[in-house]
Amino acid sequence: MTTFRTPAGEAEARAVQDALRTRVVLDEPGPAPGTGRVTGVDVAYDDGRDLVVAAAVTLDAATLDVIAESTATGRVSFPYVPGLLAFRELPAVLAALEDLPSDPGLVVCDGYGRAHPRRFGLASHLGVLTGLPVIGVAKNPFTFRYEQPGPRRGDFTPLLDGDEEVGRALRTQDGTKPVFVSVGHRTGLDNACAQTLALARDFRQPETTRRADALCRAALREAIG
DNA sequence: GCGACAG
DNA sequence: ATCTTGTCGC
Repeated sequence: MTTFRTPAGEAEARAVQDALRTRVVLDEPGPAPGTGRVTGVDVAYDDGRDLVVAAAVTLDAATLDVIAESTATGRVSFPYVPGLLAFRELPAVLAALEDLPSDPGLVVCDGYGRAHPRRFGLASHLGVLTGLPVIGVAKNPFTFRYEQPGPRRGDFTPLLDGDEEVGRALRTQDGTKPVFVSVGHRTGLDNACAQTLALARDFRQPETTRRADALCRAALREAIG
Protein backbone atom coordinates (compact mmCIF):
# COMPACT_ATOMS: atom_id res chain seq x y z
CA MET A 1 0.00 0.00 0.00
CA THR A 2 1.37 3.34 -1.07
CA THR A 3 0.80 6.27 1.23
CA PHE A 4 0.13 9.71 -0.14
CA ARG A 5 0.34 13.00 1.74
CA THR A 6 -1.35 16.04 0.24
CA PRO A 7 0.91 19.11 0.43
CA ALA A 8 -0.33 22.16 2.34
CA GLY A 9 0.23 24.48 -0.60
CA GLU A 10 1.87 25.03 -3.96
CA ALA A 11 5.34 25.77 -2.62
CA GLU A 12 5.37 22.53 -0.65
CA ALA A 13 4.07 20.62 -3.67
CA ARG A 14 6.91 21.90 -5.82
CA ALA A 15 9.41 20.95 -3.13
CA VAL A 16 8.00 17.41 -3.08
CA GLN A 17 8.47 17.19 -6.85
CA ASP A 18 12.06 18.38 -6.60
CA ALA A 19 12.77 15.82 -3.90
CA LEU A 20 11.15 12.85 -5.66
CA ARG A 21 12.44 13.53 -9.17
CA THR A 22 15.83 12.08 -8.23
CA ARG A 23 14.16 8.66 -7.90
CA VAL A 24 12.90 8.46 -11.48
CA VAL A 25 14.49 5.55 -13.38
CA LEU A 26 15.24 6.41 -17.01
CA ASP A 27 17.67 3.64 -18.03
CA GLU A 28 15.19 0.81 -18.48
CA PRO A 29 13.54 0.22 -21.87
CA GLY A 30 10.30 -1.00 -20.30
CA PRO A 31 8.07 -3.92 -21.28
CA ALA A 32 7.78 -4.86 -24.95
CA PRO A 33 4.59 -3.73 -26.72
CA GLY A 34 1.95 -6.43 -27.18
CA THR A 35 3.15 -8.51 -24.23
CA GLY A 36 1.81 -8.93 -20.72
CA ARG A 37 -0.65 -6.51 -19.20
CA VAL A 38 -1.22 -2.81 -19.61
CA THR A 39 -3.33 -0.62 -17.35
CA GLY A 40 -4.99 2.72 -18.06
CA VAL A 41 -5.85 5.20 -15.30
CA ASP A 42 -8.06 8.28 -15.47
CA VAL A 43 -10.03 10.58 -13.16
CA ALA A 44 -13.37 12.40 -13.36
CA TYR A 45 -14.45 15.30 -11.14
CA ASP A 46 -17.49 17.03 -9.78
CA ASP A 47 -15.91 19.99 -8.03
CA GLY A 48 -19.32 21.32 -7.00
CA ARG A 49 -20.02 18.18 -5.00
CA ASP A 50 -16.39 17.86 -3.99
CA LEU A 51 -16.27 14.45 -5.62
CA VAL A 52 -13.48 12.66 -7.47
CA VAL A 53 -13.60 9.19 -9.05
CA ALA A 54 -10.59 7.35 -10.45
CA ALA A 55 -10.66 4.25 -12.63
CA ALA A 56 -8.00 1.68 -13.48
CA VAL A 57 -8.58 -0.75 -16.35
CA THR A 58 -6.18 -3.59 -17.12
CA LEU A 59 -6.00 -4.97 -20.66
CA ASP A 60 -4.30 -7.94 -22.22
CA ALA A 61 -1.63 -6.15 -24.24
CA ALA A 62 -1.86 -8.61 -27.14
CA THR A 63 -5.63 -8.55 -27.64
CA LEU A 64 -6.64 -5.32 -25.87
CA ASP A 65 -9.34 -7.32 -24.07
CA VAL A 66 -10.29 -6.13 -20.57
CA ILE A 67 -8.80 -8.32 -17.83
CA ALA A 68 -9.71 -6.33 -14.71
CA GLU A 69 -11.01 -2.96 -13.60
CA SER A 70 -11.54 -0.98 -10.44
CA THR A 71 -12.72 2.44 -9.29
CA ALA A 72 -12.09 4.60 -6.23
CA THR A 73 -14.14 7.54 -4.97
CA GLY A 74 -12.83 10.38 -2.84
CA ARG A 75 -12.96 14.07 -2.03
CA VAL A 76 -11.14 16.70 -4.06
CA SER A 77 -8.01 17.44 -2.06
CA PHE A 78 -6.01 19.79 -4.28
CA PRO A 79 -6.97 22.39 -6.91
CA TYR A 80 -5.94 22.16 -10.52
CA VAL A 81 -2.70 24.04 -10.90
CA PRO A 82 -0.69 23.65 -14.13
CA GLY A 83 2.43 21.71 -13.21
CA LEU A 84 0.87 20.26 -10.06
CA LEU A 85 -1.77 18.00 -11.60
CA ALA A 86 -0.41 14.93 -9.83
CA PHE A 87 -1.45 16.18 -6.40
CA ARG A 88 -5.02 16.44 -7.58
CA GLU A 89 -5.19 13.05 -9.29
CA LEU A 90 -2.85 10.71 -7.45
CA PRO A 91 -4.76 9.91 -4.23
CA ALA A 92 -7.72 8.42 -6.11
CA VAL A 93 -5.55 6.85 -8.80
CA LEU A 94 -3.38 5.06 -6.22
CA ALA A 95 -6.49 3.74 -4.48
CA ALA A 96 -7.90 2.39 -7.74
CA LEU A 97 -4.59 0.74 -8.68
CA GLU A 98 -4.28 -0.92 -5.30
CA ASP A 99 -7.73 -2.43 -5.73
CA LEU A 100 -6.78 -4.31 -8.88
CA PRO A 101 -6.61 -8.10 -8.42
CA SER A 102 -3.52 -8.59 -10.60
CA ASP A 103 -0.26 -6.85 -11.44
CA PRO A 104 -0.99 -3.78 -13.60
CA GLY A 105 2.00 -4.23 -15.89
CA LEU A 106 2.73 -1.02 -17.78
CA VAL A 107 0.61 1.92 -16.60
CA VAL A 108 -0.60 4.54 -19.09
CA CYS A 109 -1.90 7.84 -17.77
CA ASP A 110 -3.48 11.00 -19.13
CA GLY A 111 -0.90 13.74 -18.93
CA TYR A 112 2.85 14.00 -18.85
CA GLY A 113 5.91 12.45 -17.29
CA ARG A 114 9.25 14.10 -18.13
CA ALA A 115 7.48 16.71 -20.24
CA HIS A 116 7.01 18.93 -17.21
CA PRO A 117 8.55 22.18 -15.95
CA ARG A 118 10.50 20.22 -13.31
CA ARG A 119 10.66 16.96 -15.31
CA PHE A 120 8.28 15.32 -12.85
CA GLY A 121 4.75 15.16 -14.21
CA LEU A 122 1.95 12.83 -13.20
CA ALA A 123 3.38 9.77 -14.98
CA SER A 124 6.76 10.14 -13.29
CA HIS A 125 5.22 10.75 -9.88
CA LEU A 126 2.96 7.72 -10.19
CA GLY A 127 5.91 5.60 -11.25
CA VAL A 128 8.11 6.63 -8.35
CA LEU A 129 5.35 5.99 -5.79
CA THR A 130 4.36 2.57 -7.16
CA GLY A 131 7.62 1.35 -8.68
CA LEU A 132 5.71 0.41 -11.84
CA PRO A 133 6.72 1.27 -15.42
CA VAL A 134 4.59 4.26 -16.43
CA ILE A 135 4.17 6.41 -19.55
CA GLY A 136 2.15 9.58 -20.11
CA VAL A 137 -0.02 10.25 -23.15
CA ALA A 138 -1.53 13.73 -23.24
CA LYS A 139 -3.97 15.36 -25.64
CA ASN A 140 -2.38 18.83 -25.52
CA PRO A 141 1.18 20.11 -25.88
CA PHE A 142 1.08 22.06 -22.58
CA THR A 143 3.71 24.77 -22.87
CA PHE A 144 6.07 22.82 -25.09
CA ARG A 145 7.07 23.44 -28.67
CA TYR A 146 6.84 21.04 -31.58
CA GLU A 147 6.66 20.89 -35.33
CA GLN A 148 3.66 19.24 -36.92
CA PRO A 149 4.49 15.56 -37.58
CA GLY A 150 3.81 13.92 -40.95
CA PRO A 151 0.22 12.93 -41.78
CA ARG A 152 0.50 9.17 -41.34
CA ARG A 153 0.04 6.96 -38.30
CA GLY A 154 3.45 6.53 -36.68
CA ASP A 155 4.85 9.88 -37.81
CA PHE A 156 6.33 11.92 -34.98
CA THR A 157 8.33 15.01 -34.09
CA PRO A 158 10.21 15.90 -30.90
CA LEU A 159 8.40 17.76 -28.14
CA LEU A 160 10.88 20.38 -27.03
CA ASP A 161 11.59 22.36 -23.90
CA GLY A 162 14.23 24.67 -25.24
CA ASP A 163 16.47 22.26 -27.13
CA GLU A 164 15.77 19.27 -24.89
CA GLU A 165 13.50 16.51 -26.20
CA VAL A 166 11.09 15.90 -23.33
CA GLY A 167 8.60 13.83 -25.32
CA ARG A 168 7.12 13.39 -28.79
CA ALA A 169 4.15 14.56 -30.80
CA LEU A 170 2.97 11.23 -32.22
CA ARG A 171 0.35 10.70 -34.90
CA THR A 172 -1.60 7.59 -33.92
CA GLN A 173 -4.13 7.64 -36.78
CA ASP A 174 -3.92 9.00 -40.31
CA GLY A 175 -5.30 12.51 -40.51
CA THR A 176 -5.96 13.10 -36.79
CA LYS A 177 -4.27 15.42 -34.32
CA PRO A 178 -1.17 13.96 -32.69
CA VAL A 179 -0.99 12.86 -29.05
CA PHE A 180 1.90 13.88 -26.81
CA VAL A 181 3.92 11.04 -25.38
CA SER A 182 6.48 11.25 -22.61
CA VAL A 183 8.33 8.85 -20.37
CA GLY A 184 7.16 8.48 -16.79
CA HIS A 185 9.29 5.86 -15.05
CA ARG A 186 11.26 2.73 -16.02
CA THR A 187 10.53 3.21 -19.74
CA GLY A 188 12.37 4.64 -22.75
CA LEU A 189 10.87 7.17 -25.14
CA ASP A 190 11.09 4.94 -28.23
CA ASN A 191 9.28 2.19 -26.36
CA ALA A 192 6.72 4.60 -24.92
CA CYS A 193 5.83 5.63 -28.47
CA ALA A 194 5.72 2.02 -29.66
CA GLN A 195 3.44 1.14 -26.75
CA THR A 196 1.19 4.09 -27.54
CA LEU A 197 0.90 3.06 -31.19
CA ALA A 198 0.08 -0.52 -30.25
CA LEU A 199 -2.65 0.68 -27.88
CA ALA A 200 -4.01 3.28 -30.30
CA ARG A 201 -4.69 0.60 -32.89
CA ASP A 202 -8.22 1.77 -33.69
CA PHE A 203 -8.52 5.30 -32.26
CA ARG A 204 -6.48 8.42 -31.65
CA GLN A 205 -6.17 7.76 -27.93
CA PRO A 206 -4.78 4.55 -26.40
CA GLU A 207 -7.42 1.95 -25.64
CA THR A 208 -6.32 2.03 -22.00
CA THR A 209 -7.19 5.71 -21.68
CA ARG A 210 -10.51 5.31 -23.50
CA ARG A 211 -11.56 2.46 -21.21
CA ALA A 212 -10.47 4.22 -18.02
CA ASP A 213 -12.13 7.46 -19.12
CA ALA A 214 -15.44 5.74 -19.82
CA LEU A 215 -15.32 3.87 -16.52
CA CYS A 216 -14.58 6.81 -14.24
CA ARG A 217 -17.25 8.92 -15.93
CA ALA A 218 -19.82 6.18 -15.48
CA ALA A 219 -18.80 5.71 -11.85
CA LEU A 220 -19.07 9.46 -11.24
CA ARG A 221 -22.61 9.55 -12.65
CA GLU A 222 -23.43 6.54 -10.52
CA ALA A 223 -22.09 8.30 -7.43
CA ILE A 224 -24.22 11.35 -8.16
CA GLY A 225 -27.40 9.67 -9.35
C1' DG B 1 2.73 42.98 -14.10
C1' DC B 2 0.23 39.97 -17.86
C1' DG B 3 -0.78 35.89 -20.33
C1' DA B 4 -0.31 30.83 -21.07
C1' DC B 5 -1.00 26.64 -18.90
C1' DA B 6 -1.41 18.39 -18.65
C1' DG B 7 -6.55 17.43 -16.32
C1' DA C 1 -11.75 18.64 -16.26
C1' DT C 2 -16.77 20.43 -17.23
C1' DC C 3 -20.97 23.12 -19.19
C1' DT C 4 -23.71 21.33 -23.99
C1' DT C 5 -27.40 20.68 -29.84
C1' DG C 6 -27.06 19.79 -33.81
C1' DT C 7 -24.39 18.34 -37.40
C1' DC C 8 -20.82 16.77 -40.87
C1' DG C 9 -18.76 12.52 -42.39
C1' DC C 10 -17.67 7.51 -42.82
